[in-house]
Amino acid sequence: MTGRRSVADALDTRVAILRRAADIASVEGLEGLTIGRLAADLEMSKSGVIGHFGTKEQLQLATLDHAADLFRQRVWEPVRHLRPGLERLLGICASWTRYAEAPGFAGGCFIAETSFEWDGRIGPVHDALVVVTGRWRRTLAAEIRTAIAAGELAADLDPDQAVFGLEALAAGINPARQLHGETQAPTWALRTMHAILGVSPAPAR
Amino acid sequence: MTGRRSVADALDTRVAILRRAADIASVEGLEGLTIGRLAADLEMSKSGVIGHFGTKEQLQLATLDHAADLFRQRVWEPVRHLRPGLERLLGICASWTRYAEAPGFAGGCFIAETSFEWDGRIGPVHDALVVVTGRWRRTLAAEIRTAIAAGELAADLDPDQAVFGLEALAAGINPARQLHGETQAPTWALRTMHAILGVSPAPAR
DNA sequence: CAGCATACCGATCGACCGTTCGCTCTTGAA
DNA sequence: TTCAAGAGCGAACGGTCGATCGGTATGCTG
Repeated sequence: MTGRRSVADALDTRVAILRRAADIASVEGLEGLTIGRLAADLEMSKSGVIGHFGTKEQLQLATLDHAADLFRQRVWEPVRHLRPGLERLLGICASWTRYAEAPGFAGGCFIAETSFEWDGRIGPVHDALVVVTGRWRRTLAAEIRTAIAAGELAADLDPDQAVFGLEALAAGINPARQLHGETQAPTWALRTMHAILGVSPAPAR
Repeated sequence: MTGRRSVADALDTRVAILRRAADIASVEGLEGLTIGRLAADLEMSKSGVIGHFGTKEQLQLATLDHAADLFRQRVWEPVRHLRPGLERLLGICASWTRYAEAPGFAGGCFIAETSFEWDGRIGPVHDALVVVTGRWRRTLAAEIRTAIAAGELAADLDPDQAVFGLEALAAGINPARQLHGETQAPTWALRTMHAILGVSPAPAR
């Protein structure tokens, strides 16, 4: 029997906890996430779990950061090398809707779920969520402005309005899929994203 | 001191409970809603509150129904008398975004919040949510099909895709307002709704 | 006036919550 | 070889959860 783990394994344990935490929280919510439930799923004791974070609130914050990293890896990293402007923007839309179709969490995109769960509350988790989603919004807006400056998008396109639309469509995939079984939702979202940006429904590149 | 209430007042009490429950749940979530917290807010005992419903789950279901009624009153009732088709559809978009701007709940639109909270779970509340939102989706789709049949909308417009887009945009107003303070979100949503439907950004009627 | 239905209260239950504590065991450096 | 650091366990804590109970006040009906 293994029994104890080495110090080097501790990092793996921490990641394993966060992965499972994000998985549970995508279904039960970040507040509905329970240390006891988490420990039982991981076949650990409650104190062994919370010992890595100290407090449930810090566990929540770490889980949010972990999920944000996964989002970045799945959505941003694949298109990072593309040319800034329309090309990379369309790449984002594609990888984003592809991610929303299979986010790797049991209950759909963690970020979207948490945004709706915590938008009306106050405290550190709310604030951290503002930082995470705000950074993504600025990335999108910058990409749109670059495309406009390059003449790839209409000059009268409002970047902030477009960002709002893209984010709403991506998030809307979650309830469409899990509430109504709309398997076409990612496709619909991608098409509507293109419509918002004013590009042809079947982009050449 | 009043002390006890009459039987006739009991209905008012029930409505008062549901109103406050929806208000709390729009912030804390329908699962985060607590009988003790609800009773304290209403200056009642826990048993006095739950006595009207029997079970927390039935309280949740009743709260959902109550919120659905409010949604219908605020969004559907004002445009009910309009001519079926594009005219009423545009009326829905207007009243819908207006409702999302000031939904009357502390934490934003109850239906949208609950949709994201319960889309990954199973059980009676999930099922009831499917019924409520499914009914609204069918109403929207029917209106769109009427408009298409009347030649008021493009024949190649996909009604289901359009419904998905409208719902996503309306729901997206919540986190945009409460997370990022985007007071223009309702306006952006309405404009994008018009774009999805392919009508002019500033509708005449 | 008698009798019943019921709205509501206060107390209480077992279960579970997050958190803390002392302890064992392993590892790696001195 | 010794020993500090830390991962993880098991037990316990005070608190709160949803639920249940008997009791009381009230209004309606006969």
